Amino acid sequence: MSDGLTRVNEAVTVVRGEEELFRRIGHLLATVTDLACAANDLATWAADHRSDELAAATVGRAAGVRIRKMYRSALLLDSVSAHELARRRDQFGAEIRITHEEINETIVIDRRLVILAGDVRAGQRSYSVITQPETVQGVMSLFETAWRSATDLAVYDAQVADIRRLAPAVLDLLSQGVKDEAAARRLGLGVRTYRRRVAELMDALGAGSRFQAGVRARELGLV
Amino acid sequence: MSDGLTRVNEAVTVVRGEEELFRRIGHLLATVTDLACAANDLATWAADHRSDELAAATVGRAAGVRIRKMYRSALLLDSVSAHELARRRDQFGAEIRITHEEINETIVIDRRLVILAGDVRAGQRSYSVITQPETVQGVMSLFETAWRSATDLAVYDAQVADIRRLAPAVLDLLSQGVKDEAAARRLGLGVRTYRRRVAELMDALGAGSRFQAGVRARELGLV
DNA sequence: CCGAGAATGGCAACATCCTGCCGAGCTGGC
DNA sequence: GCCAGCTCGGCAGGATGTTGCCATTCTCGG
Repeated sequence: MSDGLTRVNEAVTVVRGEEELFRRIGHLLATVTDLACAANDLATWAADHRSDELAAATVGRAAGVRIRKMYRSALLLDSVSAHELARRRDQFGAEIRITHEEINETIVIDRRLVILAGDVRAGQRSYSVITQPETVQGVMSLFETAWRSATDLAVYDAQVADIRRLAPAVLDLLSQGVKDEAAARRLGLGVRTYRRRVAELMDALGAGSRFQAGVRARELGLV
Repeated sequence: MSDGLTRVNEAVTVVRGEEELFRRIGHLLATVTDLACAANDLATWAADHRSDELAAATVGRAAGVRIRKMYRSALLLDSVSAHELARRRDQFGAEIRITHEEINETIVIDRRLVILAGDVRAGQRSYSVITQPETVQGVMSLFETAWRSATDLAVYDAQVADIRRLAPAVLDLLSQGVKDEAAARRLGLGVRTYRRRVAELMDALGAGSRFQAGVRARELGLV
């Protein structure tokens, strides 16, 4: 260190396939107290699924176990997936948040070990397992940033997903600042109907004014 | 790899102090074509400053050099820093975005090399230099997520920073869905004056409706 | 103290938005 | 066909928001 430099050997291990990954780090899941996880779909961390039994065991363990999972909003368009998410939340006490951005599959275990999913080659996905403290801290920080900008599942619930499916055009026009008259004309609707849509939207957003609705809509990534 | 495992040696190098870091990776800055950088203040990447001459050289190089820098919004409250940011943008053609979240100091060079800032010990900050491809890709993805949720400096300009300093109360009340009458009363203002504030705010946000203003305010992290 | 300029707030006219009411039209079951 | 249940959309009237106008008040330099 006298040259201001430290070489770190074997700080990164690349693992091929979930089977192997699970063999390597599966035992850690039994004692984890802080699990941060990001995924684009429910299938990615199959190892995580298999560890449901382990996770279930955590329910009986002392409180203070924190499980955070972050998924893409697209996942909620599938009602089966949405239901599964809610199940995990209720059963394991996991905090689940929804983000609108694509996000690299990532797991951070107890702020000490990072797993980053890589490309799929020869049918097997590769995983980088990182233990080097500074690197883990850095990745954790980036995860925290994404986490803070994501929305809690309880807020971003099926109702909101519905809104997005039903009224994207209304949201667009509102966010463009278009007046009701013009917006209705552009949608081929009566002004009354358009305003009904807006009222439904505001109701669903729990907003008492259009300004507030705008804030919430943006919060939820609807616009 | 027959055991599904690859050990990667010296994939992470920990460097102590900016001097040393700059000696190690400084030469890369001369030929970089894709620089992604996140920082909480202007002082963190002093090496980056010293490389201004190098960066200036990139101006003369073939186009296609992409420089992205991401800073915290708090930085803009200081007008000197805000001016410096604008200078960098104009001089180097850097894309500059503002985020409201704290963010770990990070540099990604040409999507091949990652530097994560660590803790300061004995007066020197430590840096993790990572070259392992899967890890770099993972960090890059997290950076991209944060980048997408950040706001361009051109939008988040001094005017908006002013608004935040001048009208936080108005923003609060608006975002709570409070009616003008009640809001004015609560602020001890006349309704006319309160509405003047709202109008100024909407004007500064370039919004044509309160809904749009709500969206923009949220976008800019003002509420 | 004086005066210029900015900030305030009441008033009014107007624009926009919100919503109850009701009739028109559409759809599916019988 | 006929009815029930639904959405659609015009209308009206009230609620809320927007803006110009102007008198009053405040602020600050002279």
